[in-house]
Order: sequence, then C-alpha cells, then structure tokens
Amino acid sequence: MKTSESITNKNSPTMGDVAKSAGVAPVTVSRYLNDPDLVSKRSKEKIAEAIRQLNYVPHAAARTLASKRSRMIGSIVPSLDSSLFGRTIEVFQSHISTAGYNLILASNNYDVEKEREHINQMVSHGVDALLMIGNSRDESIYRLLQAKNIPYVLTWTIDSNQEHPCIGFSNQEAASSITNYLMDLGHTKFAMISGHIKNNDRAYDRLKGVRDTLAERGLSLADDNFIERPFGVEQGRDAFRLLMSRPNKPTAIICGSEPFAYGAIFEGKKMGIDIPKEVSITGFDDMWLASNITPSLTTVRTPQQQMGALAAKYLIAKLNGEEVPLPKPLGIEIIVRESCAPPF
Amino acid sequence: MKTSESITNKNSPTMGDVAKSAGVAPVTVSRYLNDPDLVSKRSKEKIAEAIRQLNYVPHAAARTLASKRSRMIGSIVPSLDSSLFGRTIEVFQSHISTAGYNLILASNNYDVEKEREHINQMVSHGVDALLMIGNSRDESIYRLLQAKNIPYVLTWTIDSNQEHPCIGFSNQEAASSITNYLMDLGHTKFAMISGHIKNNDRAYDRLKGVRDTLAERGLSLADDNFIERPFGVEQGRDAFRLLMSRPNKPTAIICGSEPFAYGAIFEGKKMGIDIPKEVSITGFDDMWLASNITPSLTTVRTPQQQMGALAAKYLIAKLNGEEVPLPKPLGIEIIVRESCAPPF
DNA sequence: CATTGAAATGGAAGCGCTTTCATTTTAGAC
DNA sequence: GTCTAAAATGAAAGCGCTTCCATTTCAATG
Repeated sequence: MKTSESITNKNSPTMGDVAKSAGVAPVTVSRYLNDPDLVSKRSKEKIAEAIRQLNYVPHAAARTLASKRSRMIGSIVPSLDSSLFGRTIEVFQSHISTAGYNLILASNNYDVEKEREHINQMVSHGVDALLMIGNSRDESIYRLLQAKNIPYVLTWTIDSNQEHPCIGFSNQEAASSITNYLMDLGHTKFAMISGHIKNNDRAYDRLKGVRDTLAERGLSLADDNFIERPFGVEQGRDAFRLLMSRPNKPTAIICGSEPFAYGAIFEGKKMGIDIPKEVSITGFDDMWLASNITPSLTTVRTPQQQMGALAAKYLIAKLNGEEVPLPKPLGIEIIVRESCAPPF
Repeated sequence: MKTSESITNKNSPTMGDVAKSAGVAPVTVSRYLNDPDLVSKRSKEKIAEAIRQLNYVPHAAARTLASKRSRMIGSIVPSLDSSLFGRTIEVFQSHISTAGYNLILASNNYDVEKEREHINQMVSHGVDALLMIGNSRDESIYRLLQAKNIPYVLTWTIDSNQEHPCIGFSNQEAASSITNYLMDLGHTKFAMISGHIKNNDRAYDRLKGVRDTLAERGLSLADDNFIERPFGVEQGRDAFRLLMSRPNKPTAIICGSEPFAYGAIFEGKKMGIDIPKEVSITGFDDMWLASNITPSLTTVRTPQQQMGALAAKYLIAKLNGEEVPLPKPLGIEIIVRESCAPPF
C-alpha cells in the first residue's frame, strides 16, 4: 500500500524530513551526522533540534549502500557454550563499539561448513572486517575476503607461514611448555585428553606440541593414551575414568582444554584417586575455576581478553587506512598450582 | 582520507552483471534469488551458472534498502563473561540462522545507557526483530520499537503487567520456591547474596521473592544480611566471609546468582566452615559446575537454552506474519543436592 | 566598499537492489 | 491455425543515504 504524501507517513522520518524541519538541505544533515565540523553552529542546533523532535534514526542500510561502509564487523566463533570465546568476544565487541562499529556474531559449533555459510552471509551483509578463530578453513574463504578487500584477523592461533594476520599465541609452544614442566617433575608416562583435532588447528597444534616435546627427550604418547573427545566436563570425566581404569596408568594427564581437566579432577575425587599424588593433571586456558577448584589446577594461561582487545585495535586501525605492524605472537604463562607433583 | 582510491575498487559483480552474463534482465535475477518458482528452468540454469562464474554475492544493504527487511535480528545481553547468557544466545542464533537471519549482538555490561545506545544502533541497522534480557529499561525504548514496528521479546523475565511479550520464568517465584525449601528444612536465619538490584529486574524480583516468602511465615531478611555485589565468584567469596565472620551468622545463604554460591562454597572450604552442616547454600541457574562441585549445589534450574529456542521461534513466526499465542511463563525446578541441610 | 579565499551550503547523480505494472511468451483448448 | 489465460519476463521508479561539484555566504583585508 502506498501512502500518498502528507499526513499518513507512519513510516520513519528520513534525512529529508529532518532537513525540511530544520530548514536546510538534506546534504547538510548528512554532514552533521558524518562530519559535524563542516556545519555551522546555527545549522547544527537546528538540525539537532529537528532530529530530537522527529526521533530520527539514520538508516544504516542506505548509508552502507551509498558509502560502501557498513560499520559492521563480523565474527564467527566455534562455541559460546563455555565462557572461553565469550570473554574474547565481549572485549572485542566493547572495543569496536567504541569506535562506532557493530558486531555481527555467529557460532558454528565447530562445524567448518557452517562457518563458511556464516562468512558468506556476513560478506553479503558487507561487513567491513572479520574476526575468526583459528586457522582451519578452506583457502577459498581467504580468497573471497581478499577479493572483497575485507580485512580480517585470526585469533587463538599463529600462522607459521605468515600468510594471514594473526593475533594469538603458539598453541604448540604452550603445550610444549607444560609438557616440559611435567617432564622436569620426573614424569614419563603421559596421557592426553584432547578435543577433536580434525578441523581444529588449536587442538592439533597442542597435540603436536606435546608429541614433539616428549620425543625430544625420548618419550612418546602411547596411542591409547591419546583420547579425543568433544569438549566438556563430562567428557573429561569419561576420559579420565577410562585412562585410570587400565593396568598401565599414566602418571600425568595433559588436558587440551580446561573443562577436561575439571572433569578429571571431579572424577578423580569420585574414584578415590589422589591428585596429584597418584596422577598429575594440567589444564589449558586458566579459566576462573582453575584457581578455585581443589586441588587447584596447574595450567597455561592464554590471553583471552587481550586477544579480543588487540584484534579490535588491529582491525580498526586497518579500517582507518593506517599501516599496522604485523602482530607478534602473544606470550603464554604456566600457572603452577597444586594439581601436579612428581610421580610416586 | 580514504578517497575512492584506497579501498573502493572492490569491483564486486552486481545483479546487473549477473543478468548480462546470463542474458536476462536484472529483475529476473532478483526473482531467482527471492522466489525461484517464478523463473523458468532455462533461466534458472543460466543464472545459476552466471552467479557461479562471477562469484556473485548479493548486496544485503541494497536489499534491505529496497525491501525494508534486513534479515538481521539484534540482541543485547548484559554480559558474555559467564556462559549464562551465552547458552541462550547460542541456541537463539542457531535457530534464527536456520531461518535465514543473522544475529547482531552486543553486550552492555549491565549498563542501561549502553543498552540504549546499542538498541538505537541496531534499529538504525534496521534489525527485523530484537531479543532483550529482562525488563529494566526506559519506556521510550519500547515506544521506539513500537513506532518502528519492530517485534521484540524479553527473556529471563516475565512481565506481570502483560505489556511486553516475554519468554521467561518468574524470578520471584523461583526465589520463593527455594526460600520455602529452606524454611521447610527449618531455617530461620537467612542471608542473601545478590547482584545489584538497580536496573536489574531479575535481581530485584529474586530479592522480592525471598523477602515476601519469608514474611509469609513471619520471618525476614535482616538488612545487613542482604549483600549486594557485582556478579562473580570472588564477590561470592567476599560476601560469604563477611557474613560468616559476624557474631550472628545466618544458617542459610540464598545466592541470587550461581557464581556467588560457588564462591561461598570455596570460601567455606578455606575457612573450615562445613557446608551444609554449619550453613546451607543455594544457587540460581544450575550451571554445569553445580552438580560437580563439592558439596554439590542445591539450586534452581532456569531454562537457559529453552528460552533461546522459544524466543527465536516466536520472533520468526511473528516476522512471518503468523498470529503467535502469548507465551506462558516457563517452569523452573528446584534441584536438590548436597549443599543444604537442616540448621544444627 | 570592493576583493578574496575560506567556510558553509545546495543540487543532482547514483549505490544495488526490490516493487509495481506492463508486456511478451507459452501452452492448452477449440 | 486462432484464442485465451497463465507463466515468464522486462522497464522504470524509487528505497535513504553519500559523493562530487557548483554555488552562496562570510569574515577579514586593503
């Protein structure tokens, strides 16, 4: 239904309406909105008044179409089920918001195909930039982003080939550190509980870090001491039970993700297995429970919030046309607590 | 600064390019995209081929401008720091995504002004619908949404006045239930650890639920037994220590948010206070730790994921122009575990 | 008071798509 | 073959904004 002209306009006021009400040209309103310095004080006041009066809200799609900037930044995370990525995203969103950008977010449940769809949709929506987690995706996605000239950044990973801008840390190195820590304690019989490594470079790198580091000292991870599970506390419990019900038990269990470690500790309590006396447990990420659980968890602290902040800064600088230095890998830190001890 | 030179040459193919390449009119391509049934098989094939060839991605902003539908749904949450709202949002996003909508998300850190800004921006972006948490916001926001004809739904709350569509549960009733449970156990000396109630109707309702229910049996919550703190485990520890260092200790502590309860339990362990023998603790929400912590936590389970799913369904139905029945309050459930016992 | 460069403003042309309405094509019936 | 309704296609007009370029106004100078 098309309303003729005057009164019926139940629709939102446009820039033209504001202009008319303020007695200026639409383009002046546009300037007021985008670069107020170009507008005289008198006009500014009149326009401000008109906007208030009419309850005018600029139409972002129209802006995007005309200016080729959407002021939206997209992000796809594997999951929001734990607070892990949530903390990164929250800081990220807060930063880009301050710079006038909106966040468009999707979770892909660790599914590569879903991620591709989401990225496509976001590109279609004209996101100005993109934040992604990790580096397990098809080359064609990067080609698309490059073709469209959309800045992007990968977090929670580093790209050894330097092909893509990353703001993250070396998962391999982190895993290596914690492995060395355990070996220094005297351990030789290792097990690892890991997330599925297919399509998950973080999990893969952590495994590699463990394997390579063990190998350096002539040790190795027995095939049946490597347990792959979906992420979660319950899965950690299962895996721990499995590992500790076998004749040849490990003396140290490296968990590739913190909830696994919590699960292990809980299950240890239930099974009457003393941690760390009978078996040492390590975590990964240092979430809030790590310091509170009993025994408190020795783990590697990952810079969850720092990544969000730096990624935001990087992308915004990039969008401002600034020359941005290639980010360096962030540091990680072993947090020693109570869950590890020398093997008995 | 970035004039048409630096970024602009995206050179993305437009609908016109596709049309030309396929030998049809642009409008036919549009039909192919929006309502393929209107296009002949022959044209379909040619267009599909052209799209693949050119790597065409429709321009969502242009679509939005022309059609007045953005296919984006906005959501503002108080925080993503715990996984609490994350779980609701994840399910919500997954549902709307299936229906072809994108999620645009912001966290406002429990700040009403921030929320208003975010809502404004989202409206400006032409979100087709909006998901919000709770009901503590200015009337003007609802007026704006109504004026713009944007469907919205409030979660984690119910609106006793029936003014706004809600998909949630009664916080007051939930708090009442758990209070009754404790009174049935024989408790008379209560304390409550709560989030700040200002601008937080959920916290306020929970407090009211506790107070009213105590009053029904002639009891009350002493002023200095009501502790307001920002959400978090550490704050729970502090509050617990404060409460239990005083001469007149409570025998039951109701926590308005689960992390408080975890903090209380951890601090109890540290202080050598036996839970539940010396003091009973209850939580709120039933997050994953509740069943794993020692002692396991008696708490009220809130339908975190159900709310996300139902809210998505409701909004999508609404957007499809369907008549949607006013949603009923969702049920909550007291989960009895180990953290409560009769007072000694 | 002209003069002049800078500041402030306006006009008009699209951005890439959907919508409306008009036209052409097709297929089935006589 | 002709006729007709349905199916398929097209032409053109915007959606609300920014951008480019042209014009007007202003303030300061000689």
